[in-house]
Amino acid sequence: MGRAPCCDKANVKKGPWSPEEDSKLKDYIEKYGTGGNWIALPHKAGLKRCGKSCRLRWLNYLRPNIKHGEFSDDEDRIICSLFASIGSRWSIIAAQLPGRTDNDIKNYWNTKLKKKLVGSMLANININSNNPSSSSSTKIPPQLSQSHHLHHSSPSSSPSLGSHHHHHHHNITNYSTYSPTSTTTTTTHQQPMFNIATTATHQESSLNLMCGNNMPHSHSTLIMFGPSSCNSSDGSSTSQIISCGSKDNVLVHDYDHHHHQHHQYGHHHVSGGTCPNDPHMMMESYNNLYYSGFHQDREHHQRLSSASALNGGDLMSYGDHHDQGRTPITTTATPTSTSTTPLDEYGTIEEIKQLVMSSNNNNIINNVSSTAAIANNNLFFFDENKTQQGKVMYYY
DNA sequence: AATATGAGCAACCGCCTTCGG
DNA sequence: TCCGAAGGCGGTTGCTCATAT
Repeated sequence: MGRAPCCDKANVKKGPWSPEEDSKLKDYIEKYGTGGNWIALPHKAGLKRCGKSCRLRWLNYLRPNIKHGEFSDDEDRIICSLFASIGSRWSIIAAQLPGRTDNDIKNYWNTKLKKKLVGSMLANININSNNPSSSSSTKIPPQLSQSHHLHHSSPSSSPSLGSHHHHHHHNITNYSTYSPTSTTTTTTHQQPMFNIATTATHQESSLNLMCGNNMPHSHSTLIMFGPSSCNSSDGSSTSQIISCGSKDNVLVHDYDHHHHQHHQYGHHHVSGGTCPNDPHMMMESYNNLYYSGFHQDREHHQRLSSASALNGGDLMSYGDHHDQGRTPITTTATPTSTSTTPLDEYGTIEEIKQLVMSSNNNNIINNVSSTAAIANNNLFFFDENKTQQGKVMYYY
């Protein structure tokens, strides 16, 4: 036996709202308010609509001061930064953008912003691959050039790379046609310190993509594939990082938890010393350390951070830190970075974190399976518990 | 010109949380 | 404390218009 419907489905109108309906609803609410009861409202207002439908219509379109139209660059940045911090909590994100609704932001993200970022990212990959100072072996790894990898993801996976829209069939290479100058972030006033595209996390047949370029100490690109989180103690998942870029930042890494081995993928810059159990060895090889590892403890991360700091490098850490309920790990491994946490300039990042932490549902930061990433003192959290989706974002 | 495909977005669905009796 | 109703939210669907073939 299913849940009782919230209204008499047979006698309610569905589909687009007519101007007459809009005006009835608007007039009624302006006169009497909602009365705190949306279910009863349509009847009182003379509408043959479900209460939920009325609520949505009012909140998204009819209430005063709703802003429609183009999103500004500032709004883009806020959305991206918040998405990086808290994931797809559209209502919380919308609360930071006066006049914008969660639905609006969600649609904007899914249809435009996500692609814009990926396009920017891949354009940068192309630039790097055409840059003689970069590795000649830089290339789009096979995972990226095969669209079916995208579609094998779970249909419920939202922030994956291609649109998951049911009848869309994007190939990731489509995005490489974006011009970097058509994006909002990369060139003009401040060098982006770290670009990371969104990443989807699934336990199986997943695609993760992270991309960093224009690192502070070099010009490299980092791409990461594979299940980003091994949250099973049997370690059946593996992680992969495939990096393309200059020597200093290249790391190709695939950790096989079954055999406790690190497999390296065809990039000639990668030679020994990539085992995360030996961070000093890594840092001897790589000025900037990008690290993916699982089942690592806090001490391990601190050692990594120290090693990175000693070498003047940057630490990017990604993985299940396996340290339940602890405070986030921070790093000081960014002596040359002057960037701030993206939202600092708005003075809201701490507020957002507080907001998220204080909510009873899905405490991201202290969640047992939370995953953190650190880049130049920017700390990213991924809420894997709720949707099986990791969220990694860049924004400068 | 006709058809197929893509893009954008309003609206719906259903799950989860909150609230009040 | 329990339970059901209502609200809130994120994910998904389906319609419309634009663009490509």
